[in-house]
Amino acid sequence: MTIFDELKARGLIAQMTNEEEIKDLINNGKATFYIGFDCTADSLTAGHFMALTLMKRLQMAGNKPIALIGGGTTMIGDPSGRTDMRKMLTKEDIDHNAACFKRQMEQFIDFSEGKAMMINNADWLLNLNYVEMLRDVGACFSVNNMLRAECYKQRMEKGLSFLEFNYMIMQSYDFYYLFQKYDCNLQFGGDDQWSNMLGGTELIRRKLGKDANAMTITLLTDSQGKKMGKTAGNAVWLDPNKTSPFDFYQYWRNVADADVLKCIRMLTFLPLEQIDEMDTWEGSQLNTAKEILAYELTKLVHGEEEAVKAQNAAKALFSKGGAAAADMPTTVLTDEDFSDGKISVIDMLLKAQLCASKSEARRLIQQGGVFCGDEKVAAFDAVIDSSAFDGEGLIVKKGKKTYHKFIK
RNA sequence: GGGGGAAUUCCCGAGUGGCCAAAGGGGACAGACUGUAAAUCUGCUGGCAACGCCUUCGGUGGUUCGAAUCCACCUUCCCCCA
Repeated sequence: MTIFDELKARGLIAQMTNEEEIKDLINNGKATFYIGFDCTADSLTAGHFMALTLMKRLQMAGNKPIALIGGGTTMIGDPSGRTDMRKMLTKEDIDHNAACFKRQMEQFIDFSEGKAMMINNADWLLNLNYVEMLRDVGACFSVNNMLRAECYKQRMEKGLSFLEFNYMIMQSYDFYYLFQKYDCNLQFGGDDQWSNMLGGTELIRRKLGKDANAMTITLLTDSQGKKMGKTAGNAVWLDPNKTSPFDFYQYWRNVADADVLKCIRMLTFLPLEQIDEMDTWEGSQLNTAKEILAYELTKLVHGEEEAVKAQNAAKALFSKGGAAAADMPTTVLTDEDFSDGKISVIDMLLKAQLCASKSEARRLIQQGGVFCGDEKVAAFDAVIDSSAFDGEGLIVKKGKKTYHKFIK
């Protein structure tokens, strides 16, 4: 099976400029392709993860990836599909974020011996001369066309600043630059990037009279059409300090029935035959599929050891007992946390950041959502004796799925 | 540059002097039911030393016994004209 057919079978391909050319390039290892990552936070997220796996897949097929860090474009802020303007980040923040991205990507993509490259568009974008730029590149863009672009649609109702309007031009310039300097002939990106990417191929054709190609990846959405990779508005991070391997595992373990197979297909490296077999599974059998999904992804991101730990912890907790659960988020209590050798349950919840305020903690307890060990906490002002934390410590359950261990 | 309008709690959105910690909806969270799923029903959703107290309706001042509501100035955004 060719790499192109595999991508297609996994449901990863959304849109393409020229199918035949792209097929030829990637199937024969002739592609030097790039994917851009804007550094708006200090860690990559589950959303970026699919782009990373795509890079890896193509690299394994002999193509050369360029990971483009958006040190320059992040200064502008991509308005695609957004209803409001992004917060403007300082140069220092962006540099810091770019460094974090770099570390995470290196774990995933093989950058040795020129097999892949990582470059930062700050290197060329920040030094552009405004007037030269306008004459050189600006003349190639039709404002009329740009305004029609899908990615600006939402913003045409709410308002779009000139700063953000230029994002497409910057991204197009990147492709133009990489095409000339590194023979980069293909750009990949999320489906929301389609118009920005076309801007690049168009610019290359106008300036150089040559064809470059672009292809977008299907956005990972759940059965309700919402973007996946977020919990309660917070991203699922790849940085273990921001989202622990256990939580990362649990995120995927908890996807809806309707979404499991899609996720396995798009995100894991399991062979397609094996996935096709799972496709016939139904009902509670899908729980096994979810375990596989969660395990595979945790392994990819955090390594096999962490994946095993997360899986064992989850199994121990959810299949009764819970005593064997060694590995879960843990809070260490010190003498200062106790008064007269006791600590209130509310303070524990707060200390472990399971609740944002005492009121919230109190509500939670009153609604019967907190367990200490195997016992439901009956009164909101319950206190626990420090001796309860001796030995293995005390496991607190918040709601059905959040477990937290306290030790002394 | 001229004219008109808007800013409310996580989001949308009511409220136009005391009855407002602020309707309604969404989301989130918790409970029941389940398979760590979905759907459904219920509760809950500013904080705290909690039948009470404190802080919130873009910002700063002011009027008033009393302001989310009235006035002045400022900031940001939208619409129309140029």
